[in-house]
Amino acid sequence: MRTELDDVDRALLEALQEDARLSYNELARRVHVSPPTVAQRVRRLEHAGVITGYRAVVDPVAAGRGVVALVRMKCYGPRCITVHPELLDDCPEVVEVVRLTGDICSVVKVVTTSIGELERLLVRLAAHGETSSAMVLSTPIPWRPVRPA
Amino acid sequence: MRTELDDVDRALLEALQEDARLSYNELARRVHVSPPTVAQRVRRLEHAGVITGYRAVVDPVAAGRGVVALVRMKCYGPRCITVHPELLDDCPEVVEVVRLTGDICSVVKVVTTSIGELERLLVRLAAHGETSSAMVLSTPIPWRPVRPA
DNA sequence: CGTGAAATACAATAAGC
DNA sequence: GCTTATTGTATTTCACG
Repeated sequence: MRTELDDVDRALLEALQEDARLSYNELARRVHVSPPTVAQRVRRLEHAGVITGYRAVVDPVAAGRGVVALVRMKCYGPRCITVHPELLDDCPEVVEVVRLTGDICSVVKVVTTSIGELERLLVRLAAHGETSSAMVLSTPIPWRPVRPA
Repeated sequence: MRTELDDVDRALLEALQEDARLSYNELARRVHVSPPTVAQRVRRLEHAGVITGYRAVVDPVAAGRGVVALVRMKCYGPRCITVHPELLDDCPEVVEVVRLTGDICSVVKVVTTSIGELERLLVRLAAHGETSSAMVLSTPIPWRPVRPA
């Protein structure tokens, strides 16, 4: 699904990664095309799978979940969470799982209210494999826009 | 900044994390309050720092950046990227840096067009500390909403 | 804090270049 | 493929409970 993207598409992607709630009118002003053209381009980007969604970013600390951690997993084959992510459906503290090459099969990002809750979660994760955890102190670069090649 | 959140706030946060472009009218229908009330609540959440932004999610593969990797860093003190993130300002392939407890000082997420580009980036990162990288194969759980405590 | 009614701004068509 | 024009909604402000 490698759609060719021109400068207008790139500008729209940059703007929407910066602020996903910009109106088509506002986007039109910024990229210097008409609003209907913006709407058409954005829908094309969504349909092509370049834009996969729009999300509000919530600060875990302000939301009362001040304990964020990354957990490296070495799963036991049949219970591997990368092949059965539904095993974590009842763990809302788990907010992201990425599967990796190498001896670490995945990294799990968790967001809990306390160290105690983190400990209980680690016990649950340990049922699927060896865990190694580190707490997140801060996020020096919380995000950067993905620029199309 | 630990604001008390009620059921309306929680419903709004959940909906906006699912789809950040929902209109106030649509949100009003879902949470059963009037549109002006929704607008007021959302602005309060933004001002309180609970909502820190709204971002379009771009699929790196569809954007021609098919090589995603996580790099674990053990930085040499004075060049540590967690205390000087501006050192990475000219590395647009770096899309996230989180600082951790433990012997790994940070994990860096990078998004490149090719293995060759990843290799060049790793050389640059190696100037700041020891690196250990793993490629991202897939994202079994790309995200989950952060639920207020 | 919440709603309801006003004016302004925006989104979605359709038609033409 | 982009634009202008039209229609219908959505958003915002303000007055009020």
